[in-house]
Amino acid sequence: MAVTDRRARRRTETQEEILRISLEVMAADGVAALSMATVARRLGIQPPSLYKYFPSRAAIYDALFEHGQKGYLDAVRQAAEGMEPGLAAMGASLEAGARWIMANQILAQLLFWRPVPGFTPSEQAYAPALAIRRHFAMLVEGAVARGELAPEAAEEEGLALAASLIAGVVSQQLANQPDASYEDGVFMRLVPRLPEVFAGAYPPR
Amino acid sequence: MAVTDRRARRRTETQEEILRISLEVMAADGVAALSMATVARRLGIQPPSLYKYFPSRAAIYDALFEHGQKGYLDAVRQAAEGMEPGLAAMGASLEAGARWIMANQILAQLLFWRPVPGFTPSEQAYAPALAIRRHFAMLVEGAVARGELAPEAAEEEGLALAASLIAGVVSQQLANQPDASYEDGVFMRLVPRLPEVFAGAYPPR
DNA sequence: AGCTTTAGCTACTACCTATAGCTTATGCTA
DNA sequence: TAGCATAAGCTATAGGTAGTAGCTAAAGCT
Repeated sequence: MAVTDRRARRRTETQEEILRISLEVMAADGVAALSMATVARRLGIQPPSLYKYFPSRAAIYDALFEHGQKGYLDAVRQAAEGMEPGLAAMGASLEAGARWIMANQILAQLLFWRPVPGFTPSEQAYAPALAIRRHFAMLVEGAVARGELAPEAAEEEGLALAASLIAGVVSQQLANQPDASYEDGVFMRLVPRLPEVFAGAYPPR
Repeated sequence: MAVTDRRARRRTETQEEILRISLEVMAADGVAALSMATVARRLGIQPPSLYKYFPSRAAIYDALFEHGQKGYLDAVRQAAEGMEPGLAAMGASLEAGARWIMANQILAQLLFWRPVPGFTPSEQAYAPALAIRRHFAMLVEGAVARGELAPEAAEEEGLALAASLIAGVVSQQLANQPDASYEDGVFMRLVPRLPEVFAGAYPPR
């Protein structure tokens, strides 16, 4: 309603720039070491002025968390687009997700670990995580329907195993060889094998 | 040499108490939120006096890291003691390790993730991690020798998969349901299945 | 009893997050 | 075009952090 259309747009731009700078600072100093003062200096303003855009340090983490969840969700969805739900689509999603993680390690740490004391994501920021869960559940159900997996694979334990498989290689990669790319990460090489490992745990009858 | 035997003993006791209090503080406020001032207050001394016992905050993390690695190593070794190296011994070690992790979650976060910006374990503190790796490699080799696994399981990729399997369930458990015990952790229920999942990935010919 | 070493202290530096309250600039609206 | 609401910046300040410097007092070996 044109209350202050131009101003609102500039404000949004500034907020986005703050998030971009925050990622740089976290990449340099560690995820939990994000400093409002450093971000403000890089932006060219005084530290207290940053609070005009984000009410607290946790609010920046929350915005980044949501941003990350959406990016990861997009990556895994896009990879399975147009494919029949099944093991092949699951493999494509897993690989795309792993590639996204290696390209967005800082965000991935925020999503997969809990590195920041005192920060827990808001419900809104966490929402895409549920969609990610549903996405993989759908793919596993497809694989069951195609006879590629036993029906138990789509139950709670099976989905927990699927989530653990990818979380495992990602955790090992980020903790032990964080600077590698997807191509040369020792643990990333396991990603293409995960669908068959999962199928080995729930072979169809 | 009795240079100052009694004093040395008291000093060691104080250092141990500092580590104990540090674990309490980390449990309450988060692994990365360890505060020298808080530890000092709980010990009943002024913050600068803490530096007589540990030269820095990172030194406390390092001592805890080494302590944790040794505890975990002990747990997995003891579980396999007296058993023939093989899948069964691997299962026993994995379960004992998982139980230790759920009983020592703060230390586990320090070992399995990298939650503290600016802290990387010293070589000495990291040494038991190599022994843990060798322990599991030995068990996998035993399983290969007994014909329970294909020879490839004992190569780099196989060992990376084994490490990822346990890291995965642990990461998921600690991130999503940290307050559960070993018995009622949703992801911990997967631990007894891990040896067969691993065997499914490297079936003997 | 004397002397060395340790364990504590206070004072301080240089950071940090966050709040309060003021001033200036922006840009919509009458 | 003039006025005015609001946004965006500022400084000052409170209360916290890690770590250093330098002093004093206690402990305990010889």
